[in-house]
Amino acid sequence: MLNYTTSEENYIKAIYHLQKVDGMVTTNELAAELQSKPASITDMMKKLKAKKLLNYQPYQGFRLTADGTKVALGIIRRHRLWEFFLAEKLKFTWDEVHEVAEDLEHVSNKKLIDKLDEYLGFPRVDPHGDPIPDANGKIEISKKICITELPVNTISTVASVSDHSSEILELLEHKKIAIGTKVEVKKKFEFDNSMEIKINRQPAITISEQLAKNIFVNYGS
Amino acid sequence: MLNYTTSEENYIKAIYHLQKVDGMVTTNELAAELQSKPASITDMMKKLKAKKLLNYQPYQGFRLTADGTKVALGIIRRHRLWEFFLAEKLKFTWDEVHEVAEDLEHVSNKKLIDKLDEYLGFPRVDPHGDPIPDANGKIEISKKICITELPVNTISTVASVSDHSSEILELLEHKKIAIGTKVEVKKKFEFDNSMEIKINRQPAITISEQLAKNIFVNYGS
DNA sequence: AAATAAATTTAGGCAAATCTAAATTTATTT
DNA sequence: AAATAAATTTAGATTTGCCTAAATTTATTT
Repeated sequence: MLNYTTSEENYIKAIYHLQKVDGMVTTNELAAELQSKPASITDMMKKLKAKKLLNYQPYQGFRLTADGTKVALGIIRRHRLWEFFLAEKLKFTWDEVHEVAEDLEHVSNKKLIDKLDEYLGFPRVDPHGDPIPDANGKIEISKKICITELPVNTISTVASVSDHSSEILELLEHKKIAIGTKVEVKKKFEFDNSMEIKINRQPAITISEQLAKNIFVNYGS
Repeated sequence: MLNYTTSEENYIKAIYHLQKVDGMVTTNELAAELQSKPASITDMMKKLKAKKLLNYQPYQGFRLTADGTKVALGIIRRHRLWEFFLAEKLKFTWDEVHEVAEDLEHVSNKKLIDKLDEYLGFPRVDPHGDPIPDANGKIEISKKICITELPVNTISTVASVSDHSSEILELLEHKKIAIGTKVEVKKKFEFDNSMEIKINRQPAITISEQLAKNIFVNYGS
């Protein structure tokens, strides 16, 4: 595997994340994501196309090739392993790990990362609940689990709600819980199986067992 | 503390190491150390002088200011803590850690490094026996110990020889042992207190108790 | 003390990564 | 289907870090 500059890696990673939403990524989208200017994007797109990491025709948007996706998954693997290390071993809180991992992810020594993976016990998800690609770039497809199964202090997003009655929707609306909303379980009470959860990083609220049983979240998004 | 580029950090670090030998560092010395050209050195020296990290008068060589030394010790702290981490936690061998640490040392997040230090139990020397500066940049002065006290598999350098007779000099010359030579103890034999040591990473040789007792090495150089 | 050699600096150039402003292409309106 | 707006690309600069080649300064010889 060749080496890429920090700048190239940041572009590749951003394209990978944007691709998941639309199929095609546009110049302006990417400029907004990277907080840079459209002209800079065009420059780099030419370079990445020349390196065969990108399919790109002027004015038509772009997406990663198979090679480009492999590179992206390598960067994401490094990022998420470091996030896990920071949270698990150095006791960083979940909201502090991303920024530090943004720097560490660019140290691309395969042996380092594979040994780190082993040392951490081959974790499957990072502290935000996102899946960690393995040494071959294989990434687990997002699994849905009931929020009652979500480990305490893991961030996830609401994937679906099994009951579709107007009664549950009213309640969800009132509690500001929607598909895609970020949730974090803070406490589970054995007495009545109620739980305290945070919605979009707001102060914790309580939900009943009946409600919790109907909420499914991504475990590995 | 301000941030410096990877390139600036590599210059600062190299000057710090060269300074220990002479007092003043020259352009050619530094170019050789960094495998670059004298003209590049001059360019960077102007930049580091403007940042007040360096005392530099054209044609007169240079040395770090107090500020520059502080920066250097920060880099060396990061480098050696990562080396310790790689050897201790990820089970890298001593000869593999340097290269990887060369990259990791440039991630300069204070909280990361201080938490890493704590996680590792505040180690005082790296796997080569070099001292690790603390969070305030304080570095232990090199202690001399007899090679008989040096732990097995720790790299050190010869600091002095207590006997100055022509007989011992002949023997040292023959075994290629000199001041500054790198040594590593591989085995100690209780029967006659002889030991097997490696000199400059060459195949192990045997030295007698009488010789060993006269060789002093840096422990934390 | 001149002459020569060695070390160092200056001058000018190049590639990467960014930017602004102008030109071009594509999309949207009337 | 023109006209206008939006998105994108091109052209030309700038900064950083590096280089080569020429000029300059310092050190060493004869």
